[in-house]
Amino acid sequence: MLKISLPDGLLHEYASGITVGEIVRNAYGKKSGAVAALVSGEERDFSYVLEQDCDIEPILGETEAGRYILRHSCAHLLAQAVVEIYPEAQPTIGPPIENGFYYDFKMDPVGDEDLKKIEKKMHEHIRANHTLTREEHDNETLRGMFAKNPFKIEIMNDKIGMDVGSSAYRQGNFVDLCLGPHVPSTSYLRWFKLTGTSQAYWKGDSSNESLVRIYGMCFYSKDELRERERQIEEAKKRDHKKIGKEMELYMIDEMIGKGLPVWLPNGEILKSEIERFAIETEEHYGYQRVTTPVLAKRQLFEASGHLPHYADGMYPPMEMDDGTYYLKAMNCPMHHLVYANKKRSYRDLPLRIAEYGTVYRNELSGTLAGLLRVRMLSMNDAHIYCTIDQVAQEVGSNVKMVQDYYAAFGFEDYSFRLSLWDPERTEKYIDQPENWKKSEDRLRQIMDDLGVVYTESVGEAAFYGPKVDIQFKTALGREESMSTIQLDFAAKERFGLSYMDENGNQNDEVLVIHRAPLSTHERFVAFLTEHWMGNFPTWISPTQVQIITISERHADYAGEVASRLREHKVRVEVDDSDSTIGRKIRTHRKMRPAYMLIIGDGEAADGTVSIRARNGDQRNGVPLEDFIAGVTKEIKNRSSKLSLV
RNA sequence: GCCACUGUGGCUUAGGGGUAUAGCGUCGCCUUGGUAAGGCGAAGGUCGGGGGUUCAAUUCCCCCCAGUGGCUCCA
Repeated sequence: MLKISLPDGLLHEYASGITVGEIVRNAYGKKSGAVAALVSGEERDFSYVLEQDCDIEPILGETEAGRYILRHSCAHLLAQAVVEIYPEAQPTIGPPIENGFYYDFKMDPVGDEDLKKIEKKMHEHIRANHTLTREEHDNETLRGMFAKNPFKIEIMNDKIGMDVGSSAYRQGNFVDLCLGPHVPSTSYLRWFKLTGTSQAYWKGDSSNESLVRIYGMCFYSKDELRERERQIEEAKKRDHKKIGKEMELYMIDEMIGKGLPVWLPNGEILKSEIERFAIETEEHYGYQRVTTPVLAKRQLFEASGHLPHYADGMYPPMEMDDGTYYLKAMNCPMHHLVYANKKRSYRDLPLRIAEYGTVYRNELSGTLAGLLRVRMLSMNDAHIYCTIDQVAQEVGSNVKMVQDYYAAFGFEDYSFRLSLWDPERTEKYIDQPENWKKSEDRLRQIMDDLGVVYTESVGEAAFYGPKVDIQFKTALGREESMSTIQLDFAAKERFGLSYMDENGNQNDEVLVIHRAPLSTHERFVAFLTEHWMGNFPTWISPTQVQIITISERHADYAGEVASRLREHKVRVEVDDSDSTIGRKIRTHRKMRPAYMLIIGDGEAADGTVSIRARNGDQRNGVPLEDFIAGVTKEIKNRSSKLSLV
């Protein structure tokens, strides 16, 4: 007899040879909600045969671990349907991912109509309720089974030893190379939906074969699927492209060019408020501002390494009578020249050079998206020139600056990422392996000392050095980099950066930190808009106060209230038009003013205002002076909460 | 750049081989009003651009352009 320990804490006895599924069904019934189980910590199928004492813990379909199994199995189901409809299609890989799964096939591109057909076929297989059977084979057998699929053979070559063997899962007449675990049968996969297609490359490398990727999602229950669909609908309401249009924050015009947004007056207010905040902050931290040209000669970008390593990211050259010019994709080369413009002493360090301006990057057209990904990047950029001893301090104060900024804007959900180079793709980077190792170790140590939690990611470094990126998720779940702090070990050599040290010796160990704690203004405003759903904190709201009159006879008092507010630099609009109060409120909600002031007979008579909040809450009869004091305080403090109603 | 999809008045949208819906918004008139659609009326569109098929194209086909999702890339 086997001794099986279940989560109830009791020891159960079963005959040897019993399966996991039989135990789960025995202990929890047919409707246990389990899709697989943890057997002494290892994920196993229900069909797993037990021959030793162990712990068993069911993996429920409504848990994250259970959903991963469902998604993985659903990917198999997708592949089964695809190869049945398109016999020439070759399945490659099909993993579960956050919120769903995908499967990549070598096949002709498919469209929406094809997806419907595939979904239909998948439902047929769900109704047929095929069992997913695990088969263990030696390598030779597996190679025979997948002989016609070079991708599977390659996976075996890459991942599995030449003579180890592995497993495959069979459902109906479909079989896939896979480690599992999987749900017991296809009926578990009922609540799925195919969500889209994409082109993808084998192993994610654009020099490899192009594949067709099909995305889907899958849940244990109908309610979960519906809930997810509802979440996606809700997220769409936050989309900065939608709100940006509604609030007239920016426009993109074909005549100007894609990826080249125009900041409309309301967006410009957001942008300049952010910039003003940054200027104040950086004055405090000891930054000096400069302005440099948007273009420069080829020689500069040769020296910086941009042309050898970053040419694809730059706009094509302009031929002039005195040479070839390029639009700048980064400010750093010019700042290096500012540094090198005069002899520097150790007393000058750290030297912090800041610039508010725009750089232009030739981003691939297919990647452009609203303000999130553009070709004109407005930045609050700076470069810090310092000694090795000062690096930790400077990186630390920038990490803090980022955290403080985010707190001020109400951002809480972000993560740090240490972005490293990829030694396999040296052509993308300045190829000095020992310097990479040194600076990556240094940056990692600094982050550890700061006690900041971070992940590491290979191949995400800048071409000149490793960086700390701060990652966000958009409303629709796509991850993007926001702020960045980068370590540059190459600039000193390329631009001959040095300083006189305490002993009067020339020291050329100048390290450069590139940093943009507020991302680009474009991306930052996109996140800000999605985060607040356009309901910005008062201090950055394009319209801070919208005054609405009850009738035309209140226009004079409304005008008086407006000018009193304007005296205090509050951004205020007046609607004294001949329209109903309800209609005016409805109209102005779209622009999301921080506060609406309703003004009628009562207010005009006793010098008060009625304050209406965005959520409809109301405070009536507030003395005008009290409102002015409150709103100016809220603005001055850059408060992220609206507190006057 | 690559794959798929989409493109109809300022905005949201119906339609689909016989030059086109509706709502919001705009304008005018009525209404003088108290908190998310008061009433009536009017203006506004070469159906993204260019070719082709057809007696006839906004609709079908091809090529561009732009947008959306994804891949690659990246702030």
